[in-house]
Amino acid sequence: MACGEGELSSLAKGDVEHLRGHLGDDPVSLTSHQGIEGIQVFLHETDLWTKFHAVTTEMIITKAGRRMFPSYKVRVSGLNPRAKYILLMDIVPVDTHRYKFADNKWCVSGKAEAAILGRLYVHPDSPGTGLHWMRQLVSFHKLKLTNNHLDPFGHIILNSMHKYQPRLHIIKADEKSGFGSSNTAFYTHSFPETVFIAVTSYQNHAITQLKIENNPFAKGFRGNEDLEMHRISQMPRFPYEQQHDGLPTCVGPTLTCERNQPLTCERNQPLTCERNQPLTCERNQALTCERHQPYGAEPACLQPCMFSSSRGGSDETDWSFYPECPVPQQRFPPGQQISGSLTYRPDSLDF
DNA sequence: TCACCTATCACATTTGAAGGGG
DNA sequence: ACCCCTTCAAATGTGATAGGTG
Repeated sequence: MACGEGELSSLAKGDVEHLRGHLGDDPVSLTSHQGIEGIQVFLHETDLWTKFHAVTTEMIITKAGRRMFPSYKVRVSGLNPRAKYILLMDIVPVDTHRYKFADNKWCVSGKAEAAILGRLYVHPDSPGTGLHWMRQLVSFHKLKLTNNHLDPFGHIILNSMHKYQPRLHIIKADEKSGFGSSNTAFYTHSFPETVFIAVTSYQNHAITQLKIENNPFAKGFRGNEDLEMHRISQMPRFPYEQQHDGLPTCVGPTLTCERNQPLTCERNQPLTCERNQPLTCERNQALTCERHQPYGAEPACLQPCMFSSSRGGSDETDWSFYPECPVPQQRFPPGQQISGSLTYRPDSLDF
């Protein structure tokens, strides 16, 4: 058992272990308490959490430890201003399933790996007076998540592709109440919108976009229209047939590509997309077309993308789309079946 | 052997804290 | 004490690639 970065010198290891056993692992109950009444806890940036929750929040876990985003911040009221409290967090499994991301949604893929003994992250200001906790936002932004089962830094250890519920605990740091004993006064609260799935790389592109849009550190990945137009204008254009014998140039044009969305086309049905409408493909989603299948689109491409037949690109069945393509419609080579995944060209634009 | 899925790493970019100078 | 500037560690998602599994 270990604490997080905020481990306290005044908080003995044995005390924390007592607490660990005391807090239990029930992620379902929103609130439970013992010996503490009237506390209220409000999640900061609820709107942001709700946005993530709507598309199933993912949190990156790395060997070195990764912070949560959105970060876990709360506002607390109802504490005794003079009494001292310890605020801490833990993260417990929501269920006993392992998950996978398929068909643009999360689904159960098997049984969960054995749960790791939960670690606690004690807020660095602990123990603090009720007044201290109530007069400002309590932020757990320094909490880090890791998948390293031998992590020596005290980060919270999670399993990838498993679902978790963060929990906040408020513990009265009062010697008289027998801190760390079964009499310890505590209050526990879980916010359902903070449930997340731990991943080593993002699965759902919607989550990636939300992280980029809202996390200041990911600002470098935000799209910039002026920059995009400049880059498009600077992009080399080479006719498709010059690289692929007998094949017409390209199609088109207004394709904006986004991952993780299904892309299908029926026999003899043109695949079209409207101006500025994203044409989306799921990773490894098969795209099959019958012989002489027309593949049409409106002019004026905003995002170049590449269709590749295998991971990491292919030189055989790449179908690339460039802006200002002169040919309005693409016909696949006779008898050829195209399947694979849509990926970004290395020089494509971030969006 | 192969396809698929997941993990890891280096990279470019950005933030923000720390420290020095005026 | 204050402000401004510079430096640098930390944080971020990307994309290529490695590794595991069936």
